[in-house]
Amino acid sequence: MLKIGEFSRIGQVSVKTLRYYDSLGLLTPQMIDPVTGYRYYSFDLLPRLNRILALKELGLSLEQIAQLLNDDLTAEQLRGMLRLKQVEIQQQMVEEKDKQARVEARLKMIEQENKMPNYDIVIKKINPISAATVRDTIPRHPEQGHLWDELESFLAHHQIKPEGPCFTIYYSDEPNIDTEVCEPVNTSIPEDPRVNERQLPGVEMMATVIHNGPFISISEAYTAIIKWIDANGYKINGPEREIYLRPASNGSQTDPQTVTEIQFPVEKIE
Amino acid sequence: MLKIGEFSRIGQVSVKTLRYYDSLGLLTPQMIDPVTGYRYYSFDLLPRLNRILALKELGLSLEQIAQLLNDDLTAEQLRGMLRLKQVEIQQQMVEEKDKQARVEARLKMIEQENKMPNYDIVIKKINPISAATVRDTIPRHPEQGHLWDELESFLAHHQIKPEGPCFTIYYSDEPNIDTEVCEPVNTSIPEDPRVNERQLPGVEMMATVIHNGPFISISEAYTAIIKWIDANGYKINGPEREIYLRPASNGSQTDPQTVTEIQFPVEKIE
DNA sequence: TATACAACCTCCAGTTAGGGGAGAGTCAAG
DNA sequence: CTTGACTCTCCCCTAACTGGAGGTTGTATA
Repeated sequence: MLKIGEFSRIGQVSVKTLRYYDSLGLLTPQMIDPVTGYRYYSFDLLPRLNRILALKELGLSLEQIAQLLNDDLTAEQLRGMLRLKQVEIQQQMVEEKDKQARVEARLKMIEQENKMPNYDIVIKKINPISAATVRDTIPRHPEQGHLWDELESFLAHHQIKPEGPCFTIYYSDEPNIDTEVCEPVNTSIPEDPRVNERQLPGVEMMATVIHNGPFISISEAYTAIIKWIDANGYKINGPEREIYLRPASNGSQTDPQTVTEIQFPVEKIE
Repeated sequence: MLKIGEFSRIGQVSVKTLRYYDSLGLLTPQMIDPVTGYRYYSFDLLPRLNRILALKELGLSLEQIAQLLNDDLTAEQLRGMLRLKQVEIQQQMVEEKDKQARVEARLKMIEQENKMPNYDIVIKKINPISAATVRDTIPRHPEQGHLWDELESFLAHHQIKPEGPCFTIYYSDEPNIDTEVCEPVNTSIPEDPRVNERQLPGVEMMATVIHNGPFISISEAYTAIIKWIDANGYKINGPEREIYLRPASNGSQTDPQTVTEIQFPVEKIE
């Protein structure tokens, strides 16, 4: 019969750990002196301890190990548990790889500019949104004012208030930019030849960046996000959006208070 | 000025998270109403939030991020931090790979035997030990009794008590087994032509298994550990040890109470 | 046999990055 | 003026322990 200290030395675990395992019912001492409370372990418990340690090395939680050791499962259940664990490990490894790519990309950025980059790109999940929209082709990005005028006057006329920041979706590039200007709404709107009500699809992975400053300098943010998407092993797989979180006062291109979010739907390159 | 709920929707984080970041001083609201305690965020805080999220994606802790954002460090310190992080991620990836190998090996075992294997192998770090030893060549493993007799009578004669379980080290294989029998001691012992006092080296990675049962069946444990070492991508790189945790009563080969630990120093195959 | 000291006991607090919920106060629309 | 959504603080919970306080027990030495 071994005292907890001896057992811990042989088993190469801390005394604290043994007491903790006891409290979980994972490794109960052979006997506990009812008077002093001293725990006494037998050698027979060593294989059980080793099994616990070995299963822990597989990444199983103590709760899972307790199940496994106490309610002795069938070989089939055992296999299931381990296969599940395999999948988890796979996912972990993918995440680590992504993390590595992100760190490397940022290091490269810092080497180039010798400081923290100005823009931080974040991947988000975007939910579907109901919106009132006007879609048309325009020659250049700044020339979408008339689409907004159409949409706003329609909404004003029907006394509908937008439910969040407005935004633009660009389905194609210059010189014929297929453009859709959107105002989120949560009520249904009347039929109209120009104004559509539709459910904009959600996006699983949206790379986003915030541009905080006058609109004329927004190309810096575009450069940053596109470089990031490339450097981190993603590719664009859908139309981009521009969210006008705090629109410029009367459409000014130089209002320094403007806040815009740029969004690109992306997927991982394999 | 945005209330916490609006800011949380735009930034795609939970309200709880924002309050938590506030409590850490990581992201302080633009203004807090002194009467109601309501937090009000400005759009200017969005880039900071995104920076926090982006750095979190690199695997940095909130504490590190706070340092990084508050005591603006030099580009050099920044690089150092990220390089350190790279190393950490590398290690993580190695660990995940090992874990994967272990799970796979155990799955294979279970497929073969259709149940949990009988032996669990654990990798430990072994510290250097001072011991009194007798070393000689023997033809077969069981024929080490006379070495033990020499060692024990020497210790008994000088009234030295061993400080832990005794063990044997095997430096070579049959038919001429270079064998060293050891008793741990912590005092220095007299000179002797046959009995050496020496410091046995520590081992960084020791694969170990416990055999709980009569000595005659110990080969099962040997089979198990050697299979494991092979299946998990390790190789043996030193002399093996046999630790007699609970020796057989009067050296019996069939005493079922015997507990022995087998140890092989190993390294990872690259 | 007295005493020192190591080992043991229980209980409490802390670690990360928040999540869940209670109970109370506040805001905006109708 | 009311109602319902929103916000506040405060407390407890997570996993697998570690560290420490304060008190008891076991053993070895003087």
